[in-house]
Amino acid sequence: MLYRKKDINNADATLTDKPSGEPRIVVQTVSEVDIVNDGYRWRKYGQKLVKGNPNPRSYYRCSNAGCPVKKHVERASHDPKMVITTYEGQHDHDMPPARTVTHNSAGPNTTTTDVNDESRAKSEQSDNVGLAIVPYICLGPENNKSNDQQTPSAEPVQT
DNA sequence: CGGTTTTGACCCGCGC
DNA sequence: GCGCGGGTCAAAACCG
Repeated sequence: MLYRKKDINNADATLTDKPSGEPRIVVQTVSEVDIVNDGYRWRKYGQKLVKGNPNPRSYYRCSNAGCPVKKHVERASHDPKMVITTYEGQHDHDMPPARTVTHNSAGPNTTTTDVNDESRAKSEQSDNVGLAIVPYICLGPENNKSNDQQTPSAEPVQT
C-alpha cells in the first residue's frame, strides 16, 4: 500500500467520553485520503462495508506492543473528502519515531500551511499532521441531536 | 528480511 | 431455532 498523500485542511475532533466505557475520539478529517497520520503506527487488520455508507470502513490497530488502541476509518457517504476516524483506547507507549513513512499530511502540495507549522511541534514527524487537527471538541451522541450538522439526511455539504 | 497490506472465512452476539 | 450483521483473525503476497 502506498499512502503518501497529503491533504489535511480541516478536521473535527469529537471526544466521546462514555461514563461507563472507554474514551472514544471521533475525528472528522477533511482529506482526499482516508489515511491520516497521527504520529503513530497503524496496521490495517480488516475492512468491511457498513450500511448507510457505500464506502468500506477500514479497521486499524496500533502496531506497537502494548497498544490496545484501535482506529476505525470510514469515509463520509455524502462527502468524499470527509473522513471519519474513530480512535478507541489510549496509547500506553510513547510516539514512535515516525518511521519513514507512514503517511504524511503535508506534502508537495502542502495546502496545509497552518498545519504545517503545527506539525513542527514534534521533531520526529517531518510532516505529521495528527493532533494538529482539532478545531473543536464536543460530546458525540448526545451533542449529536444538538448539532444538526451531522444529520444523516441533511448534508452540510460542500465547502 | 522485516514489515505491511489484502482478501476471505470464521466466530459471536443479538433479534425475531 | 434460525438468520443476519459486525468484527476479528489468518494466510499470502508485495514493497522498501
